[in-house]
Amino acid sequence: MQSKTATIEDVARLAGVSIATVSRALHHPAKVAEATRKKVLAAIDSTGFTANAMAQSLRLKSTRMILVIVPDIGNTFFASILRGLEAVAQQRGYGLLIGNSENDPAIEETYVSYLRSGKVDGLVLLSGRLPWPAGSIPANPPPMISVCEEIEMPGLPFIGIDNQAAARLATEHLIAAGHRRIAYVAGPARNILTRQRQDGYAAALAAAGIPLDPGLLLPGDFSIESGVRAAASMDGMEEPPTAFFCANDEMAIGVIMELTRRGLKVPEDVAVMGFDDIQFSSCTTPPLTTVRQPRREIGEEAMGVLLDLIETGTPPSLHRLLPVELVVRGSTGMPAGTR
Amino acid sequence: MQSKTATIEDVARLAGVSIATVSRALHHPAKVAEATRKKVLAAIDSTGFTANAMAQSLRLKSTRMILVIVPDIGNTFFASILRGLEAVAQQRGYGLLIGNSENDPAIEETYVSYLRSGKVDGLVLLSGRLPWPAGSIPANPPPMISVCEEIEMPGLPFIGIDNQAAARLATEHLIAAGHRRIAYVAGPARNILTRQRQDGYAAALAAAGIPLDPGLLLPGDFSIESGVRAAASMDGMEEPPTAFFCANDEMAIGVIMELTRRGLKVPEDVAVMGFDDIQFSSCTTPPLTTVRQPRREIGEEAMGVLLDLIETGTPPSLHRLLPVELVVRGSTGMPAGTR
DNA sequence: GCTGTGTCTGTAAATGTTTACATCAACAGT
DNA sequence: ACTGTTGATGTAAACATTTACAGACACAGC
Repeated sequence: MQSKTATIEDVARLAGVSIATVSRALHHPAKVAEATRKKVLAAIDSTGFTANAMAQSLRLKSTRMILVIVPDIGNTFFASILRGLEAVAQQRGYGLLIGNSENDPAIEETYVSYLRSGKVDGLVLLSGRLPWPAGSIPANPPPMISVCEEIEMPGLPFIGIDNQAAARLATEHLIAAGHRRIAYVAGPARNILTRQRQDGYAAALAAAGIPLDPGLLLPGDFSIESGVRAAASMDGMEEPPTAFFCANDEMAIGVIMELTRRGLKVPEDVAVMGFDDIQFSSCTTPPLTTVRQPRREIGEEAMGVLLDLIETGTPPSLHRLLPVELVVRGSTGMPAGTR
Repeated sequence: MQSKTATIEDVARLAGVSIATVSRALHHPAKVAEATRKKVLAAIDSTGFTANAMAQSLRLKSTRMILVIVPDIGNTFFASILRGLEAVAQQRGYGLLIGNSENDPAIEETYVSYLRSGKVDGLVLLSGRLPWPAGSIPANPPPMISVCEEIEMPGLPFIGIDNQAAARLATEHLIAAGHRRIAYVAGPARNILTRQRQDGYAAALAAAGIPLDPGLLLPGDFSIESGVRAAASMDGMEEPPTAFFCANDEMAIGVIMELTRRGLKVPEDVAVMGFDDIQFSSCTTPPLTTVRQPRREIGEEAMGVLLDLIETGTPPSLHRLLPVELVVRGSTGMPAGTR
């Protein structure tokens, strides 16, 4: 219609009322007479008015925007969580701002300015790190929540799974299938997930009376390539593992690739177990046995808690663990005959 | 320090100057005396002041935020594009708001309110659709750009690849390997990408004097499952294809899975070619031959053009095609013996 | 000494909302 | 007829910033 976007004043003029009445007609319909409300609505319609979000935010001190810091947007693991986060945010009238940090703490720190300048009302941390330079957490931290990777900070809510129990479940599945030489392919050393999962692995071994061989703790970094390297490290071993439990699916895929390349059969010769159940785990040959995290639910739950925290000031729960599920596919089975 | 965040007024008071001087000290340093600037900076430091972004946006009528509408955030194809978009945006002082639409036009339309209410300065369309109800494009459209999937609209800039030429390249590779019965696994019927790629496929066949057999045009929807179905449809054929050219990698992965399940060897019995070169294409057995799009560059280029458009009012270029690359891996080879 | 010039700073308007408070009319109860 | 109540609307302040404009001052040139 017009080239400049209409303001509330244009609507008021056209409807023959004050701007206060227009605002009320929109936000407190009960407070304005039916007839005037109709006039206002008609005027809004014919001007194509949409309230200026900046002016609203300034006045109301709320932007209805949430910032999500995600360490790697290319990782399909985060996609479902983002979907869950977004679904609830959208439903409750909030928008999602996704900040990709490429796992770089420096980039994460730049996102803090979004909070300080009031561009967002809250923060979802998928990165396992606070986006502040080491130790300098602000005196009055903004509403935030850590997801999947728990962050040690008093009062900071967390939603995720019980990684230790889940890893124990996975390892027990391998033990039940008869494996006793089970390698653990770890993630980055400082990562809390990989430590918790290793604890679960160790606990399962201990419960089964299998001594933990440190030589079977293989380094990794969650990448496919590191899975390839882990499998390749069988070379030097005098007593190689009959099964690999990998701290995530990508590494398990790398392990399968390398085992296959070496002519070993999965699962007949060597079994492989992943963690996360990303989309492609069902597409490997053989399809990957893994532990499924309820990612969408984690996202939904997390956003729910964060928005409650923002709107009411107190989080409904501080620490919530969602149940996992063992997904048995083709990559695990009986161990190779006695060797 | 204090529980309320500091405003420019606090800084001014502490520095003993007017708020105008504080603002100038930050934005036009040359206009304020060195000594006062130091005082202001010191006051900013001790108050921990950060300018309120909403007030700035309201005053300046610019939010330095860009909205990206992405049809499926779980699709790794978009991840690299997003990285490219974000890199340039960040570098030029803009933030990225990622709107996941799950391919739903209704959801896309909801994002329009972000533009109308002035929450963002521009729009990147990865969805191949305008986010307005059919036909009702606004009189003065906001700054936007379409990426990968070209949208028919006068004056709307586009960055992507030459899908027809790329598909022709891929098909020619199969023809050069000796194949003459080449199936095309299509994407959703209305999708422009799949039509353009089919045109390239047809052109390659025509150039080689191979008649196009409509029975070899197999339906699909870009999903892994539809690739599985396409491969399964060999059943009814009296003269099955010796090669599959798939309109994207996911479907190619599905085709490989199903062929393998049927005991057919790839590429000895049947060759498979994908399109896009997503991360997992190199992890299939055998690894997938495909066409690589320069996704990161596409993203960078697109954001550059959009920001130029926003800042200067005219796009530097309206239609730009970036070069593709044929990535030959293990899934293509000689056709099966004469049948 | 006056004028002009240049540098620095302050005043105040403008940005588009929401809402507390004031006003006003109508009307019921006495 | 006066008072009190209710309901609808307008007035104006507040939100935090940027910047056009004006004012003040110092200083050079005549």
